[in-house]
Amino acid sequence: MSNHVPHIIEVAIPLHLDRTFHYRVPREMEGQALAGRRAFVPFGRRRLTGYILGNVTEPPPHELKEIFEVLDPEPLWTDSELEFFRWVAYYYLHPLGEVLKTALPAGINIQDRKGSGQDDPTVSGGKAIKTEIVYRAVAPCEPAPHLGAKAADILGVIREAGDIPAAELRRRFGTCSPQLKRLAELGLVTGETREVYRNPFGDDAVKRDTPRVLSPHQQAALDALCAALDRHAFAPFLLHGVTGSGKTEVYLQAIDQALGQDNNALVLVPEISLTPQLVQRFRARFGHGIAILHSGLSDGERYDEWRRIRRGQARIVIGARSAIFAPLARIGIIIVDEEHEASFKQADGLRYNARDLALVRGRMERAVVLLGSATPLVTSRYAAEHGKLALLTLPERVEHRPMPTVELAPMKGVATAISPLLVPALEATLAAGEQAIIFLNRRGFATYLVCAECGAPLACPNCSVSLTYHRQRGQSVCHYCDYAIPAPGICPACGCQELKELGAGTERLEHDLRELVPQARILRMDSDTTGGKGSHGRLLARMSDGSADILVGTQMIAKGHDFPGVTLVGVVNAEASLGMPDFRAAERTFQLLSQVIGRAGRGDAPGRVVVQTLNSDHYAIQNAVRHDSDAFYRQELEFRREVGYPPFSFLACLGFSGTTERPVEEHAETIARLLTQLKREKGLRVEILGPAPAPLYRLRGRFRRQILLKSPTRNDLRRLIAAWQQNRPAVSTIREYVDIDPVDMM
DNA sequence: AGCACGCCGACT
DNA sequence: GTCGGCGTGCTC
Repeated sequence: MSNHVPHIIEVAIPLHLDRTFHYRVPREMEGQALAGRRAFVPFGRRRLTGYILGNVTEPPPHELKEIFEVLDPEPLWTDSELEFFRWVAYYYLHPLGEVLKTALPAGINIQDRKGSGQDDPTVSGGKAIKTEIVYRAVAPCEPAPHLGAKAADILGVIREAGDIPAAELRRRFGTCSPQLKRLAELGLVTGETREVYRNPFGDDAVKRDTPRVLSPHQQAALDALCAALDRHAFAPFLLHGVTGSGKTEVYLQAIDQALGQDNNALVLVPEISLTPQLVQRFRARFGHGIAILHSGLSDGERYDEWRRIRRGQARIVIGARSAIFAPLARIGIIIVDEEHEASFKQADGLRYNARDLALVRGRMERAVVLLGSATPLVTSRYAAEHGKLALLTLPERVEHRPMPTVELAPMKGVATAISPLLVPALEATLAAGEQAIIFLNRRGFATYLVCAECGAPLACPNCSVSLTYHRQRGQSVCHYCDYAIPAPGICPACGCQELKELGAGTERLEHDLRELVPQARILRMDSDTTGGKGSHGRLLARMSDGSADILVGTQMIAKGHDFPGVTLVGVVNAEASLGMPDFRAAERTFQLLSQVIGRAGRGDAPGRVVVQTLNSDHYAIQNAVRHDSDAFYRQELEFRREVGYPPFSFLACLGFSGTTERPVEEHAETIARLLTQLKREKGLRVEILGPAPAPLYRLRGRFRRQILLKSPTRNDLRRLIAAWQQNRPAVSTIREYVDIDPVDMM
């Protein structure tokens, strides 16, 4: 017997450990324990699912454990996908195992076995893959002996259909398993089990549409994209098109070109469950072969879509940020719609930005990357000016529809939530049989309740915020941790029974509007009224079919919907987002206002917008009102230059939290000193700001501090953080996180 | 992240 | 004398 060389594999573990681990492979699993599959492994005293990265030729100098089982028959990722995942792990300073776990669909882990409770690793979940039985006729069409009438009918149907699922036969014939059993025994039909994909579309058919004639600007943009597609090299573009300028049509025709080259297309949208109209347009143009990935899918549905993509059965993938990890091969074009949207940034765990990763994956895949927006990021426009992105512009609305007229309604000294300027405008709109949207990015009835006696606001005991009063629910609610108490409540400070309501939310607006315009049919849409699955669509449908006159809502009504009947838009408290703890507060305010303003007059009637604000002089509001994104860009860029924020620097935010305040504070101070020391030793150009209490200095019962790092180069920033992580003192009572390129620092 | 081990206070 | 608090250290 020759010396048997033990088979050793490298495994990434989905834990906050930046190392990988090695295992021996039992002989009987040698053929299966290959790169790209998951393995069930012993880990400490636990058993968990790891990801096999590959073989190891040099055996490590310590004892190795054996894996229990290989969980997948086929690889879950390709070499080029792994290269992308490694890049993500490196850039965001996050363990590869965690990146893989984030990148793979949650449904795949239904058969995970974790913890020490389950000792039998051979028990398979079997829940993730759905199957059906399909019947098929096998014998030639000759007269069959001794069949009952029902069996004969069933046979006829099967022969006619070729193959047919059992569920379909059951729908047409009722109970039919005795007949099917007999037909199978006679050798006339066979039943086989086949995997089915749950269909998140439902079965509704879609009207086909055809490419539309492009405006000269659209055509020029498309020509540039097609030329880049022909080159089959990485080519990043910024498509800056005003609201209603027909960006989607450009996307569709560029995708068509990519498909014609036998390549596939990846489309990222901010939150697809909020943009059914966009998905419908894709389906109408391309029919089947579209996979959808978004947060509204169940784990099983998500896994099914993922498998369809992996097997090459979808040529277009449309999805929210996690779709950047879709297992799509031969990507010809990646489109990021509404590229300025903050929701492309994941706010916890692996804090990746799908908009940025689109450029990274596009470079690796030699694809065209198209970032589209009516209000591009300041950093994107800057990149375009400096030749990093090729700029395409659509400066006009389609069919030469004019931009809406916008008036400012200053609210200084105005006591009501709705400006007296807005009421006659609403009445005129209703009288003309048209519709209105009232936008306020704040839900609830009153922002907070204040004690009439001692002036203390009603605050959350777990978070450093005031409670929002919800009148319909009869509760005061914390919007950060869902703490709720019955309202109105008494003052916790002095016991006084009288609490004053301050600051209006959408619920209050709806209430006031019912009094101000009693003839109107009013609809409110915010996360309080769109709880159930499908309620979102039902509310929108009532607006589309004209059975509502006024839609009141938060930012969820600002995006992605075309309401041709809407001619009036009211914006309440336009300056609200200026006060956010975010260096992009002005940019976000400008973007949000521009989006809302763009909702008016997308049909034939011209639009009118009334913007209520206490801060009508601010450049974000002024320029949004004037539809002047160039002026906004110049002023905002000047501001960023003065304070040294992106694009003039790169940022990272280090966060620390714990249940008692003092240790968190001390820990953050220690880390800041350590960082300062490391920075000197290595001569890195990084500015270390803080530690400071986080804007939400208490959240869900945890005290929070943060350190902001600023640097002229990405590399110095990540070298400093990596150096810290290498000599990181282990303190398990305090949680730490690293946020590279933070977009908000709450 | 778990889940150990380990070394100090209040209990039968 | 032990039960158990949570500090800190390891997991192929």
